[in-house]
Amino acid sequence: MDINALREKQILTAAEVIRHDDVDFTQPEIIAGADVGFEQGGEITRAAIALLSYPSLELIEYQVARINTTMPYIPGFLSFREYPALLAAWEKLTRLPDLLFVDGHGISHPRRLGVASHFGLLVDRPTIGVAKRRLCGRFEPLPPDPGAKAPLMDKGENIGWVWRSKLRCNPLFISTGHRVSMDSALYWVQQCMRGYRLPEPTRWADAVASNRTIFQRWQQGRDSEPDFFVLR
DNA sequence: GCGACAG
DNA sequence: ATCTTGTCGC
Repeated sequence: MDINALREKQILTAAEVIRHDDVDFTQPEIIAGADVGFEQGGEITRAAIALLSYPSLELIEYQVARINTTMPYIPGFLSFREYPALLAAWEKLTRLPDLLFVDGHGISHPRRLGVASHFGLLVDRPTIGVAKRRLCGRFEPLPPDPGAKAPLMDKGENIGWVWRSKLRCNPLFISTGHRVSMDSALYWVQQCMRGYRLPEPTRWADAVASNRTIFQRWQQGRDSEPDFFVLR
């Protein structure tokens, strides 16, 4: 792989990213979350996409894809490592979401093409980048208050938001992926919060990808009588 | 040259 | 990201 060629490709591709609200999702019906993980020491890349109804935010479908890893992790080039698996999971979906939250950055990237933007372009859907750590840019220290927000700035440009979604938790880095404005990106993430650090679509994608207990319970509830599964 | 560096 | 137990705090 030629990193310099990929860098040039990113610069050209970034010019195609749409940073405003291109479609009207006043009343989205389905919002999805996408997450990627690795198995066998990184040999296998596993992508999970979870579809949630909106505004009830209930899991209605999920798809998982496992493929051989094609590239190592290189900061700034994450999308080339993750998009093949994401595309495989995407193609398994029986219906498509109106909006997709991708783990990682959108335009808050050195060349403005994080995985959320790159994948959004590939599938031509509105996407939002929801990252847990900073990749580039600077921001003022955040007050401890939940809801505290600061602009993420890079080279004089506001490339995203640093937002404390929950008290005593590290902030989230939210940015435009594709076909969504910066303000809408933050707005929709906020609409999908249910008391945890991560928005529900992202949380479910993570739960599915990592087979967490919350997802296992959901699976059991599917082929059993829901009424007999009153946990807690 | 040195440090930073999504997942 | 992943490998992993106990543990600190709400």
